[in-house]
Amino acid sequence: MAGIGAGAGGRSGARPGSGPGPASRVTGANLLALRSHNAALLLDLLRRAGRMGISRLELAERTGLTPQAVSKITARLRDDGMVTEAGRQASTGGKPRTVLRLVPEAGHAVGLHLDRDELRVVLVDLTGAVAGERRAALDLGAGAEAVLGAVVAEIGEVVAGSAAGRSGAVPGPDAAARTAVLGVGVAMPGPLDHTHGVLHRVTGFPEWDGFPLRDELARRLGVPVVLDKDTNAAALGLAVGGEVGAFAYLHLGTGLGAGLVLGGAVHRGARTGAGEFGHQVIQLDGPPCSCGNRGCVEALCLAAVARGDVDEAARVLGEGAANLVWLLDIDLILLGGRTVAAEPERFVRGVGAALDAHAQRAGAGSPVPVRVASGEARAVAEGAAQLLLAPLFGRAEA
Amino acid sequence: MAGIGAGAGGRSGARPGSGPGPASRVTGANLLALRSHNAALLLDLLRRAGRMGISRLELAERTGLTPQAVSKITARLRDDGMVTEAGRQASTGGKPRTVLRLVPEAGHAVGLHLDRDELRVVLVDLTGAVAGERRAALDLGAGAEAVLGAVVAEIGEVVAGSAAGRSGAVPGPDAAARTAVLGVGVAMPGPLDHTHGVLHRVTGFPEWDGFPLRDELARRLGVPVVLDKDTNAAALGLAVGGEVGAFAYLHLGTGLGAGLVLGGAVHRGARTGAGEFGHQVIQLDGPPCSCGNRGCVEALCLAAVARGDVDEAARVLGEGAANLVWLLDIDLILLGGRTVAAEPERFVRGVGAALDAHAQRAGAGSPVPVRVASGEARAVAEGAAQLLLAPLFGRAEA
DNA sequence: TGCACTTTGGCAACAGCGTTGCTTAAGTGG
DNA sequence: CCACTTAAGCAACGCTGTTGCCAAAGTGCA
Repeated sequence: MAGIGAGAGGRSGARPGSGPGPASRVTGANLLALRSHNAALLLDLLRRAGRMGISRLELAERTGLTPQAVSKITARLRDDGMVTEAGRQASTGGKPRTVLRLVPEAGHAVGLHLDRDELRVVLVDLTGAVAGERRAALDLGAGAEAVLGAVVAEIGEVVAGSAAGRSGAVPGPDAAARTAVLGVGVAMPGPLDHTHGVLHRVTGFPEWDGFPLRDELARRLGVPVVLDKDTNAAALGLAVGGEVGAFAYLHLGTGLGAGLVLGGAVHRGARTGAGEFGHQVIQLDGPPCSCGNRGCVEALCLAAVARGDVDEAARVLGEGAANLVWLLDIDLILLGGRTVAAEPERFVRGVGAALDAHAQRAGAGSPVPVRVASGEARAVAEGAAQLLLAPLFGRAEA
Repeated sequence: MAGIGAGAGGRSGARPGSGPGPASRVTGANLLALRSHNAALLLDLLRRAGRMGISRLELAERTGLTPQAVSKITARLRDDGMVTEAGRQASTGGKPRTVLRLVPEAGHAVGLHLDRDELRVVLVDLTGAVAGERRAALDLGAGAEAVLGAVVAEIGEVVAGSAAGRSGAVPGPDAAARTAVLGVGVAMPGPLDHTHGVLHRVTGFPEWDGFPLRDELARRLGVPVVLDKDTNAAALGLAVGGEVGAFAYLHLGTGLGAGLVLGGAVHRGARTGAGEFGHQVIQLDGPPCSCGNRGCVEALCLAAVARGDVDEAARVLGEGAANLVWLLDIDLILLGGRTVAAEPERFVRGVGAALDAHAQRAGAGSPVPVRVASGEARAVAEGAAQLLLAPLFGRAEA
C-alpha cells in the first residue's frame, strides 16, 4: 500500500531516498495529507474525463465525498489554475450541471527515453498530450560528460521551443507558473535502481556502472528527476492512457522484458528488478542463453525469430505469458517492441492461442485478452514523463 | 496500493462486494478515515513491538506524527481498552519515557482452516497468540449442511471454551467487549473468489461449485466472515508474524501452490487466482500434468518426489522459484507443506542452490534467502484469523 | 540536601478539513 | 407565469492534527 503521503506539500515530486526505513515505511497522515489526497483524487478523475469534462456531482458520486466538499476542493483547484469550467450538461429537469475540465497547460513534464543508440525527448502537458518532441542519435559509449551534455541540450531545446512559445498564448494569472516544468522522467534499459536513481551494469558499457544519473541530471537541470526502467515507463504510460486492471506489457525487441501493473500501480520490486520476464526458464536444460542459463524464453523466442519462425516465437512467448497470467491473475497482455511491430497480427494470434489453451484446460472463465500496445515509438518517452505527473494524480508509487 | 479507507467506522471488517467500480475504486478520505488510518498505524507499531512495548515518542518518530498527536490518539485507544501503560524506559537525563503496550485480550478472531479431510479452528487474540484450538476430521463430500453444521459447532466450542472463560479473568470496563470476537476468517484450497466469498469448482466435489460460503457462514454465526485461499492465509500469517519485504510462500503438499506478498500486502488478483505457481510450465512439451498441460512444475516436482528423488524435486522447485524471483524481484522464499516438512534441509538446500546459480549468472548482489516457514501445522488457521485482524492494523487489502 | 537542567507528556487555543443546514441560482414543464 | 426540480455556494459546526505553554519526573553536580 501506498497510503496517503506524508505531510509535505505534495507538489514537489521526486524526493531523495530518505530515511532508514526498514521495509515499507508507512507514515502518519495529517490534514495537509488529507487535502492533497482528495485533490489528487479529483484531478485523476478530471484527467480521465479528458476533453469531455465531468460535473461536480459526478465527482462526488465517484469519490464518495459530499458535493459540498467537491465544490470546495474544485474551487481551490480553479484558483490554482489547474481546473476550469467548460460548459454545461443537458438539464434533467432542474439546473444543469456545470462541467469541469482539467487545464492542460497548467503544468508540463519532460520524458526522456535513453536507448542504446538513440535519445528521445518529449514535453507533455498535464493530460499527457505531447507538446514538443526531439530525437537524436546517441552513443552511450561516449562517456557520461558527452551524453549528459547532449541530454541537457536536447531537453533545453524542447522546453524552449514549446513551453516558452505557448506561454504567451495562454495569458492569465501567473502565466509563468502555468508553463512550469515539473521535472524530467528518464527511462532506459535496466538494470538500475529507481529508488536511488543509480545505474547498474549497463550492458556493454561498464563505465556507467553505479553512475548516479538521477542526482547528476537534477543538479544540471535544476528540476526534480526520476529514473526508471524503459519497460516500467511504458507500462505506466499505458496505465495512464486508459488501460485498466492488472496487466503486463511484454516488450520484444533486441531483448525481452516486461512491465507489470498490479492493483493500478507499477510493480518494481525493492531493487527495480521486477519484470525480468525474458530470463524465465520454460525449457529445463534447453538451449543456452546469453545470460548463462538454459532454456530462457528470450533465447527460445529470439532463436525462433532468427529462423523466421514467427509462429513458434509467438507460441513460446505465449507460454511464458501464460505462466505470468496464472501466477499473478493478470487481466490483460499488451505486446510491444520492434520485433512485435514487424508482425503484430501473428504475434497477437499466437500468444492468444497459447493463453486460450491454458484457460480452457483450467476451466477458467473468459480468456485473457492480448493486444498490441498503442503509441509504439514514443510510448517509453511519454511514459517517462508520467513518472513525474503520477504523484500529482495520487499515484505516488505508480 | 491501498489508500486510506472510506468513511465507515473501520472496525467492521468484511464488506460485501459493493459498487460497480471499474478496476480500482479509490474513495475520498474524510476526518473519520484520517482518524482510523492513524489509529491503525499506531496499533500496527504496537503489535510489532509486542510484549516489549514502545514509547509514545518512538511512535511519533516512526509515523511522522507530532508527539502531541500520538498522545491524543493513544489516549483514545486506552479509553477503548486496546492499549495500556506498561512500565517505563531508563532515563536518558530527564523524565523517562512511558512504555505503551497492546492489550491482547481487547479483541479476538477465529481462524478456520478447511482442508479436504480435516478442519482446524483457532481462536487468536489481538497479538495473534492462540487462545484456543480444535481439530476434527471432515468429509467435504458430506454436503453443505453437514459441513456447515460441524464448522459452526466447532467454532462455538472454541469460543465458549476460551473467550468466555477468560472474560472473568480480565475484569475492567466492559469486559464483554474485551472478549468480543471480531469475526471468522476461512481459508481453504482454491479456486474461489475472495471478493464475493464464493467457491469455484472444489476439486472432486462438484456440489460446492458456486456455494456462497462467506455469506452463509456469516448468516449462521452472526459475525463477519472473510474467505481466502489457504496459501494466501498462510502468507498473510507469515507477513504479520514478522517476515518483511516481498516474499513468496511455496506450499508443496498434495499439490503445489504459492502465496505472494508484494509491497507488504497479499497479492490475490481480481479473481483470487494469483499464486497459481504449480502450473507454471518449465519444460515445454514435457510430461503431462493433471491440469491437461505439459511440463508444469507441479507435475515434474511431484513425479520426482514419487520416485524418491528429493534432490531433483528441490531443483525443479528451485527453478520455478527462480523464475518467480526474477519476475517479481522477491526478497525471500519460504517453503512449507507436508512434502517439504518430510525433508526440510534437502529442499532448502536444493532450492537455494538453484536460486544462487541464477543470481551468480546475473551478477546480482546477495542471493535470495530460502527458509522453511514457521508454525507449519497451524499456520493456515492462524493466517485465516489474521484476515480479520488485518483491517484493524491498517492492512485493508492485506 | 538542594538546585539547575533535561526530557516527557498533558492542557488549551488554533487553523483547516469535510459535513450539515439552509439559501440562492438556473433550468423544465404545465 | 408559477410550481417544481436540480445544482452549487454561504455559514456554522464538529473534529482532526498542530502549536505554544507548563507541570511532572527524572538526572547530576554543588
